[in-house]
Amino acid sequence: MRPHAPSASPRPARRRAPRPSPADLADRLHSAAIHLLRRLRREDDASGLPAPQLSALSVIVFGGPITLGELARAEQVRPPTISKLIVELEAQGLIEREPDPADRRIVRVRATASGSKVLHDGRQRRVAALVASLHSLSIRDRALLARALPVLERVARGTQEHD
Amino acid sequence: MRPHAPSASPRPARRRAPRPSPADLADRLHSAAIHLLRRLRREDDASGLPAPQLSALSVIVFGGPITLGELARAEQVRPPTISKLIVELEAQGLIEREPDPADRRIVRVRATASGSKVLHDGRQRRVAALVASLHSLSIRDRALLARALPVLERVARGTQEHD
DNA sequence: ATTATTAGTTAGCTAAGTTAACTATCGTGA
DNA sequence: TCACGATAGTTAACTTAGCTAACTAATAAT
Repeated sequence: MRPHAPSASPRPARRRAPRPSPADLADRLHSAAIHLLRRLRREDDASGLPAPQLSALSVIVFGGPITLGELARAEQVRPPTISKLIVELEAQGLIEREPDPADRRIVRVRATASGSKVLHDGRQRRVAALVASLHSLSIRDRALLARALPVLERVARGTQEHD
Repeated sequence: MRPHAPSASPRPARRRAPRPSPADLADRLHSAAIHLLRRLRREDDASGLPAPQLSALSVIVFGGPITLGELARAEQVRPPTISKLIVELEAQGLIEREPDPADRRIVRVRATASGSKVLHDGRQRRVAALVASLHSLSIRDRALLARALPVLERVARGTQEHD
C-alpha cells in the first residue's frame, strides 16, 4: 500500500506501525477524542463559550436561520438539549428567535451580530492551544493530519452521510 | 507526497483540498471531536459506562495500581473529578481502593476482575458503532486514518508530553 | 370537527467538570 | 519535639450537557 514515495522526500525511516485492527483504531480514536476535548475545554474558561454552544452557534452562524429541529439533527442531539442551548445563547444575546409567520409551531434562530463576533473570537481562543500543538508538529505530520481530517470528519458524523 | 492516488473507490478523482491553515485544521479537529463523542455517547446507553468512566477505568486496568493524583494527571482533570469518578466506579465494584501502608494520605486504585471484564465488554460495545463506520471506509481511507492516528493522539494529549 | 402528527418546551434525572475550602498526613527545621 | 508548610484526597456548591417522559400548541388529515 502506498507503493511509492517519489524520491525527493527523505522520509526519516519512520517505522511503520503494524496496521491496527478496526477495533483498535476505533478504540484509540475514541480515547483521543476524549482527551482532545478535555484539553480544549480547559483552555476556554478564559473567555469563550463551552464547546457545545460554540458548535451550535457555528451551525447557526453559517447555516443561516434554521429551525430548532434542524439544529437538533445537525448537532445530533435531542430536541430538549437544543432548547436549553438556545435559551442560553439567547440569554447572552448571541442569537434571536424568529417565529415562522406561516407555521407558528416553528421557531427559527439566527445569529446576532454579537453572536457572529463571539463565535469567531471565542472559537479562535478555544483553538489557540490546539493551534500551538499543531505548530509543534512536523510539517509532515501536520500534512498527514490534514489529509486524514476529511476522513475523520466523515467518521465523526456517522459515515453514511457525507458532510 | 502522494502525487495522485488513483483512487480505487467510486469517489471521483479526489482532488487535493488546499492545505488548510493550522487554525482551520484545529477548528475542524475540534468540531470533529465533538461530533464523534456525541455520536458514541448515544450508542452506549445500551450497556457500557459513560466515556470518562471508561477512560479512567482503562487507565486503571492497564496502568496497574495507581494513585488518584496520578490518575487525575493522566486524565487531565482536577482531583475532585477523579474522586467522584472513583466513587462511582467503586460503587459498581469495578475497582478497589488500596491504601498505601507507608503513607496514609495516598490511595491507590486497582481494577477488580469484574472491572477488567466490564472494561473490555463495555468498551467493545461502545466502539462497535465506530468500528462499523470504519468498516464502511475505503481501505485507503482507513489506512490514512491509521497513519494519522499517532499524530492525533499526540495532539490530543498536548504534544509536549508524550504519552 | 375530531383526531393524529409535528415542533418545541418543561420537569426531573444523571454525569462530568469546575473552584474553594476542608481534613489528614507527612516532612522538616528551629 | 513540635509547629508549620506541603501534599493527597474529599466535601460542598455550582455549571453545563445530555437524556426520557410528559406536556402545550399548532397544523394536517380524515
